[in-house]
Amino acid sequence: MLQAAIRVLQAQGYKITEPRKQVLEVLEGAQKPLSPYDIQSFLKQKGKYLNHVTIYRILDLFCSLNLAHKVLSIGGFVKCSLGTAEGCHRFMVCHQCGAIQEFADKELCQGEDAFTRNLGFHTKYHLSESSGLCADCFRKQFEEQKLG
Amino acid sequence: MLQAAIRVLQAQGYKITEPRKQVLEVLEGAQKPLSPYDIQSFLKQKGKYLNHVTIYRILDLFCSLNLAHKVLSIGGFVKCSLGTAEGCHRFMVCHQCGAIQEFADKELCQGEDAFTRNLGFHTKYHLSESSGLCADCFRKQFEEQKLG
DNA sequence: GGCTGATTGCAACATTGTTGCATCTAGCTT
DNA sequence: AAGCTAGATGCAACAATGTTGCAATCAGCC
Repeated sequence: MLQAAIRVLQAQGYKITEPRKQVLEVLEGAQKPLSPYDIQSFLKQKGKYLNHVTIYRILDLFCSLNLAHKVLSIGGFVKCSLGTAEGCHRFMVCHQCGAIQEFADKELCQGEDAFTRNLGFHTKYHLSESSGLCADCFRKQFEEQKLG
Repeated sequence: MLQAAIRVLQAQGYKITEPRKQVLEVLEGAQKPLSPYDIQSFLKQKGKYLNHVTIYRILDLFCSLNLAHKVLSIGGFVKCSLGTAEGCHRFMVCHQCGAIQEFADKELCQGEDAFTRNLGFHTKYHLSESSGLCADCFRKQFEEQKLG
């Protein structure tokens, strides 16, 4: 996975630097979207230091290469898990634990395209964030209700 | 329209104050999403002053009552045009002129629900932002291409 | 090992959002 | 119509987030 991202960087002529590898690694290991400052404090705990400006620039780069996405409802970044779906970012966000999962579905895109086209709009990028409960949190809540 | 919003406020026991009426009016007249500070400078031009804290609080209230929505990809607020669609906010954003239009479609919601349910996720809120070109900007671009 | 352009760090700043508390006012009561 | 009071606003101070220009550094080339 990390290797794949590194290959993308190389292919586009970007240098493989320590800061870039570190940010990649952090995103890789994260279960939730991380803001630039989240990433900074995460690294600080491991005794590493990156200037926040650097992190912003690295994330900008990653997003432009589709190696990461910004989750708007949270303001954090996640590693892109679906290199395929260009111009279409769909996430499920658990509002309990913050867990996030990316998904893609052509039919949804087509549905949105069709609907907006009827209104004279020419859609280029899709963004959708479905928030609710992930499987784990739903089960927990369900069991609590049974008890209560 | 403005009257409708005022009635919602009254019905919930909130006071009808000058600042709240002013923010409502600004949102009403806007073609694009406005950030809290946008609203402040807009009012300043008309010789009126509101503290930015006040604007933040008013917008929070409006959002909680579904009188306004925050458009995440832009960070601005729009007046809610579809009082109906609770838990479902869909926008088309023109990345040329910034124009915005809200829409709703049950089928899209159902599609998203079905898809995420298959992944064990229980969706409660839908958010989608389709960005592209509005009818006007598309036409302009098309004509420019013909000339160039 | 040295060169060079890309990358990072730094400092300073701009913007955006938050909190606690004093003051004021909308809408009720009398 | 005047007074009362909870709710709303303003203010000040601060916290968090994001940006810019420039000097120092380093990855990947020779």
